[in-house]
Amino acid sequence: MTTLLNQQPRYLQLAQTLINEIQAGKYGIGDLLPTEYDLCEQFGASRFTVREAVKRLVQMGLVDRQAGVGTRVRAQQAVSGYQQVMQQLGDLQQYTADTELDIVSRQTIEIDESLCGLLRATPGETWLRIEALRRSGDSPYPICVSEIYIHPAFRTIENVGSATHAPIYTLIERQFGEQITEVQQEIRAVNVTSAQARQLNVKARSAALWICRHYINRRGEVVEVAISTHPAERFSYSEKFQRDWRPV
Amino acid sequence: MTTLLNQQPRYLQLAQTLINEIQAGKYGIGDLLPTEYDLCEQFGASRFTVREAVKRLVQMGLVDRQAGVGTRVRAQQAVSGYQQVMQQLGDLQQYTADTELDIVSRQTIEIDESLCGLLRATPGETWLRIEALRRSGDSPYPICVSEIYIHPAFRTIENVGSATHAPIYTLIERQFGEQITEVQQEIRAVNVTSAQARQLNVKARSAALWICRHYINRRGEVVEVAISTHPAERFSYSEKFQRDWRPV
DNA sequence: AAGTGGTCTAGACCACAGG
DNA sequence: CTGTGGTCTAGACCACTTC
Repeated sequence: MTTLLNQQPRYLQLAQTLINEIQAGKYGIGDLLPTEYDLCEQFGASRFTVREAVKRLVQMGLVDRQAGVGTRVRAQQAVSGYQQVMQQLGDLQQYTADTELDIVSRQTIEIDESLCGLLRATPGETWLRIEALRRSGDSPYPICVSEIYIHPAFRTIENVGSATHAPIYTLIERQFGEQITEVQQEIRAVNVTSAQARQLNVKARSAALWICRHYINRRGEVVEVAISTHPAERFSYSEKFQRDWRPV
Repeated sequence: MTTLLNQQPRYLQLAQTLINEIQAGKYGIGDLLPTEYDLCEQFGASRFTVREAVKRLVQMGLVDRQAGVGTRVRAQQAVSGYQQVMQQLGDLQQYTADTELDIVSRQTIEIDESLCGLLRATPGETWLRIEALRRSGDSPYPICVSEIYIHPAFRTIENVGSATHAPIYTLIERQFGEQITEVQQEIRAVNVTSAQARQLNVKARSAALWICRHYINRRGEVVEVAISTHPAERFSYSEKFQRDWRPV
């Protein structure tokens, strides 16, 4: 009893069958799945194979098991989908090591109503604003223009754009002992402004990738906001997601 | 050979032994661990027990394994505390539930050289190509135009664009028992083509967000490629990353 | 061709939960 | 007590990598 048809291992086929049946409602939430012995008979497989299959369902959070009781359905859909494979937060800057940050301007500004939405701040706070161009050794043209806002508590930050190539949020962590626990990122397509077009050496109103990152501490406060505008042909953003149940 | 002493299952004891030896430097990073057969002899255990033990090391990220090669040490310490997770809510299709897919065309096409790079296929393969517009109930204009390529093995896929609102890769998983284990995503800014401009009801050459996703199975093969082009003002892509504080 | 890990079988004994 | 899942053995064949 073997087959060329499906190249997937047997236990994954069984797992998929059970997943489908759970999603189809054949077993409702709280119900017991058939016992391992039953499944062995149903599928004509050994207990090892059946257990490997059910392990997948456990890892997906669809069922839980208890010795002496059985396998109980806990959810119809996998609780979590995909996980970003990132070793370091710094992978968000996909080029940090190879590039330099040219500071164009650095000044403190008082927040007005047009900015308080973006920074989630209240008007009147005095933040640090840094404008910069990111360059790579290879090309004469900047990769992007960046607009960085830093919370008043950290506006004395030093060594921004130094030779260290370190992302700014790591400087804040190191110089002030603040810990970034969350990063929110939004990506849009935009047309560059004429000022940006001059800085970047592209045509006015050409397409660009706009990336805005909010760096947030453990109390939920915005510590830094960085907006980067990348000319379309000079940058693309790549990421990789993997199913977060273990591949064994 | 039994014992009252250690109440832990045998495979956990073996795992702990191996962890200790790796941390003690008995096996350096990059080194191969003894083969399963060797470990069976060393510990006087069956292959099942040894494999259960090594699985723990894999899950901790201490080693990885490759058939035909062996088990290689990758780290001395479990990777924990500095890993970032993607919220499952920020799932890849950030809108699937609220929107519908209008199929514009569906046809099989033979891969030529211009496509084999994108699809990581060889010329001559016959893939399914679907062109579609994604619409929301709210707006008269489409959110994006999509170009979807599906591997020959799954080109008989059914119910694409049906009322289910299910992402296409989940249809492949359900209808063929194939499991997607990895998604690679690339985001660019582009100018829409004139054909796209007509479909989307925007001005020709206006800026758009270009998102290309490769859906990959466990053998590393490309199962589906989806390219979506979103007019700048109709869509932005958001993600959230958090530090992972999970004990090991 | 030899050796690796990946899959799978057909048994076995155990601790535990339930009637 | 019976039946459950948890652990474990001793085999086997396979796909793959390496020589």
